[in-house]
Amino acid sequence: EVVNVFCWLCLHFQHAGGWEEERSTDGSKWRFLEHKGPVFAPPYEPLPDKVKFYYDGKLMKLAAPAEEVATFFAKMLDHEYTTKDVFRKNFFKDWRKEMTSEEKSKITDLNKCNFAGMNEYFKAQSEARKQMSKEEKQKIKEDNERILQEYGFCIMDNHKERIGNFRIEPPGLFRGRGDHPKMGMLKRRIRPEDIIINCSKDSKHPKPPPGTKWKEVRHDNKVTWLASWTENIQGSIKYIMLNPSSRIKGEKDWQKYETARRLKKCVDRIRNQYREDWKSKEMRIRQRAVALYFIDKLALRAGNEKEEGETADTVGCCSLRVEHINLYPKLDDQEYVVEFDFLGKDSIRYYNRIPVEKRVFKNLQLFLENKQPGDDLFDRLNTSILNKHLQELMDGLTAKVFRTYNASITLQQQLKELSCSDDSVPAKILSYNRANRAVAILCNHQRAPPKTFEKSMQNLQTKIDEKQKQLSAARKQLKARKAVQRIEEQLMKLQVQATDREENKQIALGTSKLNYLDPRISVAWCKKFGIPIEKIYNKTQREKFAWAIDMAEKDFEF
DNA sequence: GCGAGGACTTGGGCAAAATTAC
DNA sequence: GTAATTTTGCCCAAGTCCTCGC
Repeated sequence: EVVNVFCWLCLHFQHAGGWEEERSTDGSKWRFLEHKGPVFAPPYEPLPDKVKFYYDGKLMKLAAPAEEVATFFAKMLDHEYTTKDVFRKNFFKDWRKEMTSEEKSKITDLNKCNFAGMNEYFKAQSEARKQMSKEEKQKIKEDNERILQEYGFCIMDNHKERIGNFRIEPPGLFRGRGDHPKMGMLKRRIRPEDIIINCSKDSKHPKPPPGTKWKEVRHDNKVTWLASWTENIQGSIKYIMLNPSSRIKGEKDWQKYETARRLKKCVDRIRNQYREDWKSKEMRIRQRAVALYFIDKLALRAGNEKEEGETADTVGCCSLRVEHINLYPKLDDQEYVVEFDFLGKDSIRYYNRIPVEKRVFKNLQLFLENKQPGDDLFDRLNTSILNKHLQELMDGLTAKVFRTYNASITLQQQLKELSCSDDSVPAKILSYNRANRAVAILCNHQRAPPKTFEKSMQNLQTKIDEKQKQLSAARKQLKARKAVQRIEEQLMKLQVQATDREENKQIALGTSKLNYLDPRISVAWCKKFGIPIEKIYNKTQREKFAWAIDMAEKDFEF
């Protein structure tokens, strides 16, 4: 498949800069598309009779539909959210819809339901899976591989491409992130009748499972998806699309970074412009200019409006409310400090105190006048207005381009600043990770500290102590210079590892690495400092960034 | 110009797989 | 060989931004 991956690359690279001409002008994404359709969730298997469910202390046998939904809840018993009111209320309401009229009349109070037997059964099942023999595990692995080979690939324009998510999401209880009003609702089972298939007319169309029909088979080459369905929680559409290693995703990714590089060329002009606009007579222009300043300086997301009560209450820049900022004319030894405290995407908290220019500060004070905590900070602005303005400043410019641009330029600057050609390979990689970390902090990519973090740090420290003892012993015994040096290197490597891990406790590097950092910067850095690319990108990442690995030389400049 | 719907990117968590330790 | 630990890939939710119909 490596060969295939590079075919389209070569095709384009031979005509460097010829991208625009080669892409079709009518907006079509492909000419030929053939695939086998999605893999459905396995049908529900009723529980054996030995698994008991009690209502109000009395044994009860549930019919399959209600039993299935009960098992979703029973499996989650150890999770905190089964104790949350909203979760329980939503679950119970949807569960009752699946009951027979007899079940419905009996089961009227979730608190009287005893799912413990079911819960134990599933725990035992998962334990049994772990205890399976090698042969049994091997068999499962082979079955999965067969399914992958059959359904996990498609043909798009002469190339066999990996599909990203060829399995339909199984039914279950919706969780959502943060304080979600719909947590606990039943995510229903998707059937072939719910699925729209997209493929080319002249391809072999996928067959629905025996006795079923697709909702529709269409041939729309203006879109990239192979199949879609509408989910029942938010009513939104879900798609089956290609893997990041595919041509269609790779080209788009490349294009994204090229747009960010175009921003680099005119960012000074744009910055001067919004600084001028802080002085505008028009309120809407001042708001737009201050918001853009935050997006640029703090890498905030655009912040679209959200339907109230449908999702968790989170905000981005344009949707910030009065309650999300505090202004301090003086704080410690700094002047004009803005304190941000709000929940962003995925209900991740954004907290930052940042000194701003006097003019920005005065503007913010103005925006806050006569407003309540729940009012919009930028009441004359939304993402559509902002993006229209940005489009006028540069072709293809939107709010998110600033995030991409600032992330990538920060990586490049940090790498320049931190890398030292005399360093050992582990030390160089520490520098790389630190540069990556600076970006993750900028983008507020946080993670919960791993549950075993403390223990894992201790283990590492133990190893370091042992290595230190080993080193002094070797020195005392006047071991050969080479042997001592080897131990020194091992010790250094462990120490670097410990530093890296400690600094990374609450930082998630993955998202920026995968979505914000132009991979050509990393490829160039590897070439320049003699680091094998495998040390920076694992196999999947190398597949995703094949275009960049092929393209970038050591002198690449973002 | 706008609102709803549609398409596509971005996001953290977690289970499975891989690797290392014992 | 097995257990512990780390890494990887999957899952699917939650954003951004565009299109379409009026």
